[in-house]
Amino acid sequence: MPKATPQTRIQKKNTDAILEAALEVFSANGFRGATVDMIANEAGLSKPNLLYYFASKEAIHAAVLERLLGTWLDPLRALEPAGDPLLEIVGYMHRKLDLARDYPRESRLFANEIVQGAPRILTILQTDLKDLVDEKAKVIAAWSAAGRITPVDPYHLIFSIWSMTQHYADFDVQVHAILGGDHDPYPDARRYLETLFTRMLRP
Amino acid sequence: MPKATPQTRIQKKNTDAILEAALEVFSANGFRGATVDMIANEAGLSKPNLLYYFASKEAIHAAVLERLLGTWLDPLRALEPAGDPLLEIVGYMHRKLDLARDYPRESRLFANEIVQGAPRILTILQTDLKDLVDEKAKVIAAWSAAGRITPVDPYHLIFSIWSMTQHYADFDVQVHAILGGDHDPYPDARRYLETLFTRMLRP
DNA sequence: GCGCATTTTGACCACTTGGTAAAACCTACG
DNA sequence: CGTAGGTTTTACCAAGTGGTCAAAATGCGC
Repeated sequence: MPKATPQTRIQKKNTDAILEAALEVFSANGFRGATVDMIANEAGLSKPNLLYYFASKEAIHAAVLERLLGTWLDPLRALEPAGDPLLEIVGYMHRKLDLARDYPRESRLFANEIVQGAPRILTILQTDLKDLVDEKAKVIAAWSAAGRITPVDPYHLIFSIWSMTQHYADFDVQVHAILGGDHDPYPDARRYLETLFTRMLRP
Repeated sequence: MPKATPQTRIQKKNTDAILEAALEVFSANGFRGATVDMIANEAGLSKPNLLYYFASKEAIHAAVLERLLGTWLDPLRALEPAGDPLLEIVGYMHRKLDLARDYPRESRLFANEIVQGAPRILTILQTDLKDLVDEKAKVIAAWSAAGRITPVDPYHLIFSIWSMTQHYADFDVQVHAILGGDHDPYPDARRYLETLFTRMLRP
């Protein structure tokens, strides 16, 4: 396997192609449903060539997840205690909905992983994610207690933002099966969710 | 393969055991992640013996899905046009939340299938499910138009009920990673969702 | 307990899959 | 050039997988 830090042009190009291909294949098929051959093919490499860059299928998966985790948590990090409560929460919902629209594969990758018990990222959920959520839940609880929004359970508020926004990425085929294939659900979803959170939270 | 209709005692016992085992294994691993051996083992049979009752892995999967579909759609079917709008919608949410709590494996089975593009049930989504949703969306739209609830997009209202309730089954490990493993989230979830829908929909 | 249909098993097969070894091939740089 | 380091390919396992088959074992009505 090539050295980690000093990347040649070719290494950079190929690892990028592999990670992009792996995202495509893992998100569409899950970890077990994906094969190294599929990923290699999608990346335009032979299987042994791919395994020259990553030691194993597990290693590719781990690399893809690691690269994504930051992006995935950023919208929640940006929730500002100093801001206007309702605008902050609705803004967070908007950012998550945009993420679902613009990065559906990333959303499905996490969905696949978590639905099957998160065997490879459970630790991260219990540490990094939990810490972040605990911190922001305190902020929301303070807004509740101060009467600036309706009193609500902050954890379940966050769960509801996650579930409703990610639904449009993860269950995309079902949404399109019901609305019709050519219909873009996001504008309507945005309006609906704005109404929902505004009416629920306005004190 | 044994005859379809005239089931002997042994056939009944074994097919039941297989379907139960298949639900367990498919919901935890997805279609491709599950192996016929796993299912046979879980059912207490040998692999060839299992394949004496079902022609193939696909056939087992199809049988499990078919058996579940009815149960899964019943809560929406029970939405009564003649009832009180808010009570009907909150009632539907309750039934879905109970389903998530009492039948998490069934929920995860569908989640696995749909996240990966629903290759085996797309047709059903586009026909049976769509027809049912269209019908109930009309009911909700009529309530909206009559001013009996806040004007909302009925389709996205239904999506939000699905996503928030199923979240507690499908993303169970994540919920527990954040709330702590021994915490039962359902009572709080119920209260939160009641507040949410009541405040959003009350005219 | 007999005879027949049902059920179960053990051995097996073809194919896929993750991964390896070593040789062949580039390619930057002196 | 030429050669050293990086890259790619060819050929190949060993394990796992879905599925088959004929023979053995079991149930069951009489």
